[in-house]
Formats: sequence, structure tokens, C-alpha cells
Amino acid sequence: MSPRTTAQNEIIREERKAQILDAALHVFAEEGYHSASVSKVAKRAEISKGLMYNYFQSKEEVLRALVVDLFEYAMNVLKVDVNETITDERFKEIIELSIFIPLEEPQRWKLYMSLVFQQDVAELLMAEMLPRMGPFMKQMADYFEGKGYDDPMAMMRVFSATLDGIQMHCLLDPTNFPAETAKEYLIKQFV
Amino acid sequence: MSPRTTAQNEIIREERKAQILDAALHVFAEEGYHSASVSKVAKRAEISKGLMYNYFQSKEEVLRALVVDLFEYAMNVLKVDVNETITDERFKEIIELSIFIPLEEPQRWKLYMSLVFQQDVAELLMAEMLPRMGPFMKQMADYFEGKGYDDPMAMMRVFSATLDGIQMHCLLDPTNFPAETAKEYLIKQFV
Amino acid sequence: MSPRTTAQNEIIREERKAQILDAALHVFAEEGYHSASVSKVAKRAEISKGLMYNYFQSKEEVLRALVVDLFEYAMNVLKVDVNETITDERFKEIIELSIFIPLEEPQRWKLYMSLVFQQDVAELLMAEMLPRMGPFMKQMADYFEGKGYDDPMAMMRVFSATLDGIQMHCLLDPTNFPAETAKEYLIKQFV
Amino acid sequence: MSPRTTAQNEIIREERKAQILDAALHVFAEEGYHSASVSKVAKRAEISKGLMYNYFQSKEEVLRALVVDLFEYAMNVLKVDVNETITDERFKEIIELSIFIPLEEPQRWKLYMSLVFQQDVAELLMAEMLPRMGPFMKQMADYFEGKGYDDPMAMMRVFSATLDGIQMHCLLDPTNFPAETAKEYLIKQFV
DNA sequence: GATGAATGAGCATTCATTCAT
DNA sequence: TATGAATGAATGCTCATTCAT
Repeated sequence: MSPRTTAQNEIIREERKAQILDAALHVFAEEGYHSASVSKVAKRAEISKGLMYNYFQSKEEVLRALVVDLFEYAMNVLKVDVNETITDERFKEIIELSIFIPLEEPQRWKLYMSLVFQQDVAELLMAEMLPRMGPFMKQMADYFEGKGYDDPMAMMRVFSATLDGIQMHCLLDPTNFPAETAKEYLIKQFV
Repeated sequence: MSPRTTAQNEIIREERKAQILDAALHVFAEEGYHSASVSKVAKRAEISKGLMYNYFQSKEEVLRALVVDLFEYAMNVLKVDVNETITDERFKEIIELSIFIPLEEPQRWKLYMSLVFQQDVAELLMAEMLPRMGPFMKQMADYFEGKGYDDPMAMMRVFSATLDGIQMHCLLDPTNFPAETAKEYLIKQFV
Repeated sequence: MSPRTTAQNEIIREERKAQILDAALHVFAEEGYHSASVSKVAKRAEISKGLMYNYFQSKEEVLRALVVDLFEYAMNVLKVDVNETITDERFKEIIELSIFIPLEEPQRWKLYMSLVFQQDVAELLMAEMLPRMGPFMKQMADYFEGKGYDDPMAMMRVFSATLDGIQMHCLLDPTNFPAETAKEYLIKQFV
Repeated sequence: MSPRTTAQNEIIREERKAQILDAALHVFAEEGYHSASVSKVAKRAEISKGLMYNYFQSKEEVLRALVVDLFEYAMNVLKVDVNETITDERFKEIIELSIFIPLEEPQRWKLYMSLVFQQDVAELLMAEMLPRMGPFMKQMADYFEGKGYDDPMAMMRVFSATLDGIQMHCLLDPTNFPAETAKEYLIKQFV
């Protein structure tokens, strides 16, 4: 019986991690991070409770990993490349993707939203997110600068806030919120 | 000889209730509804845990009372009168108040925001809020109708979402968020 | 405002006590002594919790009083006179009354039965009951002695046990238990 | 390398369950089901409170298991075989065993008796017991039918009640109750 | 790598009892 | 006499985490 090679182990580990994070995403989103129990996550991941602690040091560590994942996922679907210069066309695309993508994975986004306002968790969240967000925000500020705004940084923040508000309402009431109207409105105002 | 009069008891009860709700507001806002313990609320209110249950049937009932309070407070500070017709001047006022008032009582608003995305709690929240919100939303839709928008209801929702997004960012980063820019932007776009 | 006279107070006290005991009987019987709360007893008696402690030192004291009451009630309905000599006719009457009276106030008897097997309560119960029971048991033993039994005391205890068993089953299943058959059986065997 | 095998775990589980039930039996019997605390049961079982909930979903579930156990134990010691026809000899044996067996494990029986009259618990108890009791009661009714009684079912119930009464007194006062006299009396009357 | 038995601190809630009025 | 606000210890139960295997 030859033992698994290190490489094989690495693959197994990655798979297991993904499995756990996927389970955690659903359970946390459904019940809220604090109410959700590690047992339930383990059960959903079809592994033992003990094994979870082999992969993540604590429940909080699972959350942290989830948040990092979320960010990477978001950057991917928005096709962010922090080195390009944003054109009007590209800006429109960002708006469209931002509004419609959350609807494809509402669990992920609801979880994220629910965390932002949980003071104790938010700090952890921001510690992970902010450094990663910076370049993207800079990029958008540059776009607004090109548009001739006095205070492009401020404009970028107003835009971000507006977009977040619309995403939020889309998530909370996906069937009734007028996403299309919102999209057109955003494009008219900001592009 | 005689015990406390009914009136005296009524006063005590009202005071205590306010005391408990105030404590709960802070503790829930700081730690999130689920993480916060009844013990901590009681300690902050400087009463015994048992007494809390003399005033509220459960932790959830405290939350419910808090939410009702919040709504009434919001309607007051926005000086809402659902029978008036909203003028441009009045609409400007609503925007200004909406942006700056949360900053005066950030705890209240953070709590509210944290609840919206807590799936299990959100239902409870919406059951209390929606019927109360309806008339105000209608009033704003009428304003947009007067402005000649094709779909005033949709516009109202986009406006609400935008405003919520801006309030949210104000709350999360009060020192850096450009509230003044946001206000001017909202007035320019919607009034 | 003249104060109440001592005599008037005494009457009020007796009434109140009866009121409390009646409430306690029902609440204890319905929920069991331990599960029943003093609050509920007070509510049923339509007095304040505090006042209960004016009349009884503790929940246990209420129970004790209830048991004493129960015993007196039982002795009354059985028309016990410890000085008479029991005749066959009288013995038949005791059997009949013993079987059918519990059915008229099942609450009282169920409570009593539920207490007998609650070790902690049973001691208290027996401390109150046994001294009061003694003479009546003696009286019955005398009856069996007259019947020529070798060990009349033993016979009395077997009879008591039999009677208790039948009472118990009557109470537990009043609609189906063949009380009439049981009565006839007892009379045939013991008289 | 590998964790405990399923078989090993099964053994541990069975042992622990027995340990908990044994502890619960004593604690419940001594203090009554309602008064007894889960903590005390755990302490007596020399395990943590938490572990109890690994084995039983609730305090009530422990009780239920105890009752089922009790019944099985009773059927065993009475050597019940619901398919046999009861002879006089066998009937005598049932009487003897019924009187003397409770004395060997008084805790078990006292617990059982204490539950019968605890209205809320009794339902649970009967739901478990009645379906199991039925065939045995039928068997005894058949015996009385064979004896030529008019209403063998009624006779069976009178007999059961008598037996219960005698068991009850035996348990409550094992040192003084004339068990031998009772046994002879029962045999004389019913066999 | 993997299990699940085991822990102990913590939770929301209840309740007998006290006491200022 | 009468009230009910107030207490604090106790209750049934949950759960993140540890650890022997």
C-alpha cells in the first residue's frame, strides 16, 4: 500500500476545501453566520465535524475564506483587469454585470450583505476586502477623472454606493425590483 | 398600606421598557441580533435577566419592538405626512434628512441594516415594516408621476435603492464618505 | 375610614385561603405539583402572587394544606366516625362511597395519587396523613377481627390496597373501568 | 490512522446509553421526572450534560426510552408468552412474580407509578405502553373466560386493579405490607 | 486523512420568592 | 391587606472545539 503522494494529497485537500466552502456558503446564507452550526456545515459537506478543523482552524476561518472566494469570484465575473483604462463601453459593461450577476448566485451575495452590517464580522471582512478593492476603485476614479468631474474620488464613491443600493434591492426583491429601469438609469447618469 | 398605584406602575413600566430597548439597540447593533445575548442586554440595561421577561416575552419580541420604534422614529425625523403632496422643496428636504439623520443615530440604522439581510429575521422585520411603509412609497411614486416619468413606481424604487445605498455607505464609513457630494448628486438627478 | 375588625379580617382570610387552595388544586392537578407555577395559581385565584405569600409561606405549604383538606374531605364523604363499630352494612357503604366518590372530584384524587409516588413529596404527604389515618385503619382492622380473620391487621392492609387499586383504575379510565363489577366483587370478597 | 470502527462506536454508544438510562432511572425515581434535572442525571452518569444530548434528543426522550425498557423488563420477568394459554399454575406464577418482582427493583416501579398520575407525562407513557399491553390483557381475559365468568374482560380489569393496588402498597411500605397474605388472598380469589 | 465521542461554557427562558410601596 | 416589580439561581438545551483512535 503506497501512501498518497504529496501532489495527490494537495488535490484532495483543495477539493475538500471547496466542498466545505460550498456547504458553508449555503448554510451561512440560509441561517446567518452566527446561527449556523458547524455541524450543519459538516453534514452538508458530507464530512465529519472533526475534519473541518483539519482544513480550517475555526468557524471564523471558514467565513474568511468564503469572503476571499467571494471577492475573487466577483472580480472574475466583472472581468476586472486593473491595468486597463476604462472606456464608456467597458463602464456600461461593469454596470450591467454588477446588476445582473448577483441574481445568478443570490446566496453568495446575500451572505456578503448580511455580513457587512455585523459589526464584529465586518471588521474581519473589511480587513480582507479593502486591500483587494483598492486598485479597482482607483481605476473607476480615473474614469470619472477623465469625465472631468471636480472630485472624481467622491464621484466614484457615490457611484459605488448607488450601485450597492441597487444590488441590495435586486437581491431583496428580485421578482419586483425594476432592474432594467435601474440599469438604464445608471448608464444615463454615470456614463 | 396600598401598593403602588396603577399610574405609578405604568410610569415604571414605560421607563424600564425604554431602558431595555435602549440597551438592546446598542448591544444588538454592536454584536448582531443573534450573537447578542439576553444577559448582555440586561446587564447594559442594569436590570436582572429575569426582569426582561417581565417586559418582553422573548428576545425576538424585544427586536420587534425595536423595529417598530425605529420606523416611528424615522417617520418623525423625516416629518412624513402621508396626506400632503410632495413638492420639489419637500423632496429636497427628504433627501437631506435621509442622508444626514442616520449619522445622528448610527446604532439604530446599523441595526436595521444588519437585520435586513438576516434571512430569518428579515421576515419578521418586513411583516412589521411593509404595511407601515406603503403609504409613504405611494406618496413618492406620485411625486415621480408628477415629474412625467413613464413608470413612476419603478422610478420610486430606483430612487429608494439609490438612497439606501448612500445611507449604507455613509454609515459604514462616516468619516470618509462624501455625503455632501452624494446629496447634491441626488438632488440634481431626482428633483 | 374605620379599619376592618379582627373578626372581619378572619373571615376574609379564610375565604382567601379557600380561594387559593381551590385554585391550587386545579392547577396542581392539571400540570403536576412541580410543573405548576405559583403565578398560575395566583392568576387562577385572581389574586396577586405576593398575596399568596401572605397566606402560605411557600408553594410547599400550599400543597400541605391541600393534602390536609383532602383528607378531611375524604373522611367527611365516607362519613367516618372512629368511635362507631363497623357493621356489614356500614362496610358495604364504605366500599361504595370509596369507589364512586373519587369520580365526583377526580382532580382532587388524581392530585393525591400523583403525589404519593413523588418521593420528595410523599414524605411530606405521609407526615400529614398517617397520624390522621391511624384510627380509621384500626377501626377497619377491628371489623376484620370480628370476621374471624387470623391476622386482621394484614387483612385490613390487603383490603386497603385492593381498594386503592380499584380507585386508581377508576380514575385513570373512568369511562371504561367496570366500577360496578369491581364494587360487587369487593363486597363479595370482603364483607 | 483510522478512526474507531463502526463496531467499536456501536459498543460505546450502547454502553453510554445504558449508563445514562440507569442514572436517569434513579434520579427520576428519587426526585420525580419533572423535578429531576438533566444536570443531575448527567452527573450521576458521570458524563457531561452535552453528551446526553448526543444520545437522546431531549429529557423526554430519555423518559420514553426508560418506559420502553421498563415494559420489556416486566414482560421478561413475568415470562410472558402471549401465545400460550394460561393455566391455573401459570396464573399463580404471574401473581407471585407480580408481587415480588417490584421489590427487587423498586426504583423502576416507583418511577413507573409516579408517571401514571402525571397527566402530561401519562399520555406519553400510555402511547408507549398500551399497544404493548394489549395482547397480555387479552390473554388474561381468556383465562377468566375459561373460568366461566360472565364478563371476563371486566374481571380481568378488576384483577389488574387489585394487583396494581397491592404492588403499590408493597412498594410504598415494603417492610410492613403483608405481601405473603396478599399473595395468598389473590390466589384464593382469582385462581 | 478521517471519525465522532466528549466537553464545558454559554444560551434563552422560567420561577419561587422578596420587598418597596 | 394587597400589589407586582424585581431578583437570581436553576433549567433544558446548543455548539465550537478537542482528541483518542
